[in-house]
Amino acid sequence: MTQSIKTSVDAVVFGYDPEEGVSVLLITRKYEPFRKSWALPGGLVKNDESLEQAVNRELKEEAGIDVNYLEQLYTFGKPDRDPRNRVISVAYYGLVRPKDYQLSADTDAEDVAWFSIKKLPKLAFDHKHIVDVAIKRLQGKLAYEPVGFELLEKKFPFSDLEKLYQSLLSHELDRRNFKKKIMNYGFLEELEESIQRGAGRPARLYQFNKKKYFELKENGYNFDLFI
Amino acid sequence: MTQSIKTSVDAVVFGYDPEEGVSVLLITRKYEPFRKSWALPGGLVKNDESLEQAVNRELKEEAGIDVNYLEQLYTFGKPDRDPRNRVISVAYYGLVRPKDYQLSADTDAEDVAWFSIKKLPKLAFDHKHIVDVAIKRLQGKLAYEPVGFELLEKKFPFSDLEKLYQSLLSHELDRRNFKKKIMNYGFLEELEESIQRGAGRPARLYQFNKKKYFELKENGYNFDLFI
DNA sequence: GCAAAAGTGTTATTGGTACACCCATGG
DNA sequence: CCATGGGTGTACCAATAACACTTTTGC
Repeated sequence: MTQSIKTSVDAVVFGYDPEEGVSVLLITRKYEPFRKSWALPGGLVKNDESLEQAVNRELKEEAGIDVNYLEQLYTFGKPDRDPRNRVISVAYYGLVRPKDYQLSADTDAEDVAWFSIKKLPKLAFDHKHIVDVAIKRLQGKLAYEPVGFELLEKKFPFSDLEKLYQSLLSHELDRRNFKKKIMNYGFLEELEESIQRGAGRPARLYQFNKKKYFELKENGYNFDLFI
Repeated sequence: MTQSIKTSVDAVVFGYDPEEGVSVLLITRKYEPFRKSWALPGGLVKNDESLEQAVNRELKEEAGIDVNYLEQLYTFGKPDRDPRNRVISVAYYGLVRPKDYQLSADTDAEDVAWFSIKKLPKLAFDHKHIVDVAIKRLQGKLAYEPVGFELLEKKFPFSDLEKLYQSLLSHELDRRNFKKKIMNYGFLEELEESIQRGAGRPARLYQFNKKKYFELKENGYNFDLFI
């Protein structure tokens, strides 16, 4: 018998908000199986598009969102992961900044929403497992590459970065030591501006210097933030 | 038009020999396209088998080999990577010990051989690229997990481990410091036996204590051999 | 006895960790 | 004036890096 395996892509898109912590973008399914269940955005790959194109297309169609970082996560291929057909899914994970985090309303009829990774609903297929793998990967990635900057506003107070690391790595970290370490790398610039949010002293804004970061990286620098 | 994408697996199997360095297992293709060209072992996934089963089956059929470590590498899905059909390939990389490294002769008619990663022949499809990705991954993996032991004999002289790291990370390392670091982790046991190979003083044999390793790992130990 | 590989300790420097008080603002 | 979050420096300890000579064997 000839091969009858379908290929799909699924995307685990992470957003971050200092109040809410890390969230994942979910949609409700329009069709059986798992109709009306929450699921990862994704769908079948078209014959002439690349996997990345497929992910970006689905994200646009289903959630009206553009990610600014996208990386392949893992390919899930157990024969029974879809109850109807054999479908292997190439999963990606993406990161979006807070401003894209506000979903544009004009997407399809289906529901789209952010869910904190601490309070996920029941998910279709093996999507819970895929999300778990993505979270682990993001944690690992964060520990040796400053991808966190893709989740923050272009200009942000230092405490946002700190909170991001704390919420994702889920353990305390020393404010002074953390700042010392990050600033020592030299890819983070302190700006003249400040902002104030709620109570307390206004906070200086910082921005990530990508150019400097890539220079350091070229020179074989290791960013091991094994915090 | 309905989807007509095929799913295959390809395997980058690494072997190691202290004399030869790190090698990759290649086969010659029986059919067009790229007939008689060197290529990675692999082939189409069957409808009812998992991706891992497919890799292991192909390795058995095409090269008569069993790997003792297998991990998914990346999924390659560019529309034009196969000149005839659209085929996405889920690539795996595997490690074998020297004794499996000797290929059993009774495989199919096609050629099977090891090639040093320093002297690879021209490869079919995008297999050169896949091998490059696998090498990078192995280097990275080696730096934070002792997978190297899967490449060495059960009992081995310390210098084999040292040579493995040197050849793969391609820079000098201090014998004393390296040994100090590895032995400090506590998952490597010194045996009473020695062997002698060629000239020079006989070398003590060592063996990897997997149980101890997993204990340490459970306790959140980090093996960062950023050498 | 010489060539070849194995084995072994000490010191200096660096980076990591622990730790507590003052500052600027809004209400 | 007080509550809230922002900002900062030092001292100790642990890990890393640099470094060269001796031992055991085969030939």
